[in-house]
Amino acid sequence: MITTTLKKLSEISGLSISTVSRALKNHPDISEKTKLLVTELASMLDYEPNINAVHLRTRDSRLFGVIVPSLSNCFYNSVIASLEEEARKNDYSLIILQSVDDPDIEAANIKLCRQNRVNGLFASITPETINIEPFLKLAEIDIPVIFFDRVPDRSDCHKICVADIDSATIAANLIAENSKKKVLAIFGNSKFLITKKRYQAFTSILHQYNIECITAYATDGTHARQIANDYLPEKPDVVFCMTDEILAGVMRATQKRKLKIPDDIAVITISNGFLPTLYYPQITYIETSGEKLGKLAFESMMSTLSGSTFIHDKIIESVLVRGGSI
Amino acid sequence: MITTTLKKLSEISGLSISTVSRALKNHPDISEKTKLLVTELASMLDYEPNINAVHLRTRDSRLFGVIVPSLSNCFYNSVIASLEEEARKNDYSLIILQSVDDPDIEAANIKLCRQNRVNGLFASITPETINIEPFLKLAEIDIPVIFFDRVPDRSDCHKICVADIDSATIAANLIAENSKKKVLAIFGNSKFLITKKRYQAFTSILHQYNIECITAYATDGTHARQIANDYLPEKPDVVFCMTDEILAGVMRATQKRKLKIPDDIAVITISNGFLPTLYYPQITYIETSGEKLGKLAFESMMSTLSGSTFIHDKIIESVLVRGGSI
DNA sequence: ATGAAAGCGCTAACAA
DNA sequence: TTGTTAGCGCTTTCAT
Repeated sequence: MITTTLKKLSEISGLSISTVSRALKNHPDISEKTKLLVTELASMLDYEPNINAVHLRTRDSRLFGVIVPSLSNCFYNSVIASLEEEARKNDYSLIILQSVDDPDIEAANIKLCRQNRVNGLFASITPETINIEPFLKLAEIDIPVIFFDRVPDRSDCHKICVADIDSATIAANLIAENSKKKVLAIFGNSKFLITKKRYQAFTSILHQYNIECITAYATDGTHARQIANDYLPEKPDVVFCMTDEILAGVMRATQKRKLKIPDDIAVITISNGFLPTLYYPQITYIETSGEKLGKLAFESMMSTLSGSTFIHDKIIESVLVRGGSI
Repeated sequence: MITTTLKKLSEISGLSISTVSRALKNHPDISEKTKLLVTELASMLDYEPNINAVHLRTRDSRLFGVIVPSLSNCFYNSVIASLEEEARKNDYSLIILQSVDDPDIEAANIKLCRQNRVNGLFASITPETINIEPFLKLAEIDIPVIFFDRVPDRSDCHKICVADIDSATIAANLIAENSKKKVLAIFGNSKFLITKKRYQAFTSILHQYNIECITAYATDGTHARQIANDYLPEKPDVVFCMTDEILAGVMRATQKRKLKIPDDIAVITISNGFLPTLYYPQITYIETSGEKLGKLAFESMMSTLSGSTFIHDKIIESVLVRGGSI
């Protein structure tokens, strides 16, 4: 490959490499005439600086790592889309990696981030991640790690999460306000801290109001459908879904039974907002915005990079978005 | 930042930099004793090679660029997920960029890929991309470009697409087989070649069968819903949706009117398979698999990189997935 | 206003 | 088996 380099531009123009370099960066020392000459030559030859050389020399990669459990997940994609946008605006690039819920791949991804000398890492951990040492070691060499969504259960690291207790509380209160008598509540992976917290908050409020509640944990959408099929005959008057996946399963079950929403059964879910609008009536949901999370995570990263030693532990506020399902 | 480098390892061990380098790469010339010493020292100090230096020196980035219109799009995400997996297996990294349908951002992204000296580029262009010169220039300096999904309308470049004519043909024939009499067909962005081809194939088949057909182009899901609302009163007995977005809009309209599927109205769509399974009955669809597209695109890239001068112009075969909506 | 030279961290040809 | 050296492409200090 015959790439254009500063050396080549220097040879052709007869100027020294450093002059060419300066001219291209619009350095005040260089005469307008030279600048014009060099920039024209450069654009003629499609010169682009070799970013590896620049980074090696400047010891700065202007690169952030992003590790997510999966790239085929609407929520993480909304986070990534928002991170990408912020990064672009700030002249950073992103190296995006998926761990596919495998701690070994996660470890390899961390390694890659180290090798790339990323300026920082955004990470959502796998359910099986027991050892977060590799992450902490990054922090030791001044590579800040901002955990998001699935975060380790310890206080000495930056964490940006969607509201756990709050969103469950809003849902439970809405159910009470609407005088529902019997709830079917389906939660997600019971390993996650967020699930435990939501379960706890949700059930305790219903308990206060003396509302009957059937609870279950679903591993995925299909499982959620099974659960719905099993319990719908017991005629709950509202079903609470902790995730989009669960909502999808539940909706299939209610549609199959031709249950009218909200008359036969009400539905309320926690979601980033995509699925709920697919149905008629739209499903009432508590919004967990990936976009907001991304923006906030990026802000935390920038603030940490600019010297702040503050430990960020932020929660994306829950917003109730009313549809017609309750 | 006090990063561990070969130099540092060399100073500590008393060995030369090259010996350390070789020991770390398990070079046959180096004695087992030295290797052990060096690898232990390296792991103690968490040595990771500076990838910028490696790439600069080896003149190889082991990096592919990926440019998609949007990262908040299920189809592209499935393509990316599959590209990422293939890349990881082959020790490549991905630099993923979104153009948000803006040709200027697209141009900036191409520039970034050049600067990163990517080994190749996977790209899906914006509807407004009129000048694909910047892409072709990459090809000139031996950076292969594999276009996918939204590809330029010319024959001298690699293209991997989902089936255009085929998928529309399958849909039209299925409609005829089911003795439908009046079709509402909603297509996507009329600027895209794929839309034109599908429109052409679809309508001409219906014409052969003498089936009445109302056609429309939708810009997005909301627009599709409006169109459905406008035309459902004319009582079509089947609606064909060209994309997931359109399906979503149409389904909201049919649910609002409490139309029973497939009795009151049949539905058939082209989709990557996520949305159709959300409904009951599941929507019959013609599959356009992002995973398959990603794998095929990656294969084409590897074959091109290994010297093949063959122009890849591949189509992901259409598969009819029967739900209960027709 | 321009040039020479050093060095970022690494690999590899050549020397010992 | 190990060390020396040159150089990848760039930035930047120091000299001219």
